[in-house]
Amino acid sequence: MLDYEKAISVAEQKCADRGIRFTRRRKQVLTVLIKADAALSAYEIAELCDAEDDSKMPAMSVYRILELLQDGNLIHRLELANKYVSCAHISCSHKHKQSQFLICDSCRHVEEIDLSSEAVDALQVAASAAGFNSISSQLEIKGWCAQCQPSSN
Amino acid sequence: MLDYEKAISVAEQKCADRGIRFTRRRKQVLTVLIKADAALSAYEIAELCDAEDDSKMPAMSVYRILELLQDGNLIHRLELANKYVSCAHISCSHKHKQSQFLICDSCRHVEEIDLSSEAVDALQVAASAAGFNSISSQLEIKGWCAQCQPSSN
DNA sequence: ACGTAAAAGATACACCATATCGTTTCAGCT
DNA sequence: AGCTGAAACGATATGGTGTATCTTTTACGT
Repeated sequence: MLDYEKAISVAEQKCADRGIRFTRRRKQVLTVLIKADAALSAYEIAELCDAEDDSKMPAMSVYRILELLQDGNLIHRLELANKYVSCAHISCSHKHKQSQFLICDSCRHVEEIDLSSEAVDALQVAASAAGFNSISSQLEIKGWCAQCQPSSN
Repeated sequence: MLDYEKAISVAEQKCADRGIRFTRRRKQVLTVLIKADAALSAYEIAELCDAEDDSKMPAMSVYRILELLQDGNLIHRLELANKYVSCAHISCSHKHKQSQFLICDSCRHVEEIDLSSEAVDALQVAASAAGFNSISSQLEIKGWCAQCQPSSN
């Protein structure tokens, strides 16, 4: 898990830079995502927020906040899993233009990885050959983590 | 688009081999998917079936039939798009253990491609390094086709 | 204190998908 | 030809994910 205090202060700074507030609700959502150290659905996030205190986090608010946090590159949305994860690089200086994820099809564990530029290039070459000028900067690959054996695909 | 007549006869044969029927409903769904030459949602398929004749194709039946066709390797389910496409290799002898797709994020056009084994290996190596023993035999990559320019990602 | 804009709340709804159970159809048998 | 059981289909309900829209609250500068 990444450094929580550092991540929150980075988030505060990023919001300040954007001229928006880092409100209690926004902090709640980001906190839940960081502390979970796993991919969560919007509704799971809402439930975990509710568990923190006795207020009621509406699912709508979660979606709005997730979008805002994503725009600030603080979190990522995994389209293959319909889940959200905190960015692995919030609290380090690492600037990644690309995001690549491995998603365990069994236990849903997620690893944010850095593909070699050779691998990315190979994908881009294949895409170009098939008439695709460019590929997304986010790549999601399903697989099976060390703890989980593949059953079928 | 692939050879429709050939594809249907292959489908008939495959169903016969599995000891199941190639019914009117099943033929309708496969026909729609082949003729559309594009990725369709289950509900879009139902609508297009309705447009063919004046019967009412229930969404439930579409899902059941899609699952059956997928088990027969006649179609693919695109998890990134929540859509379905006919397999590009129904009517040829090509046996592909793996499936790779490019999905245009703008117009939703889909290309089924064959990645070089080097590219696949590079992905597997990266996965292994991150603690993933194996990756899925189906890879889906979003991008932008020749007709569509990337706006954002 | 007050006005304004951002943020949050509330409700409704669209879309994708599955569960369950009742009904129809059809191949194979007598 | 009629019977029968399994396969196929139909119908309804429900769950998960996400968006649209409108109202209310909150925070901040003046």
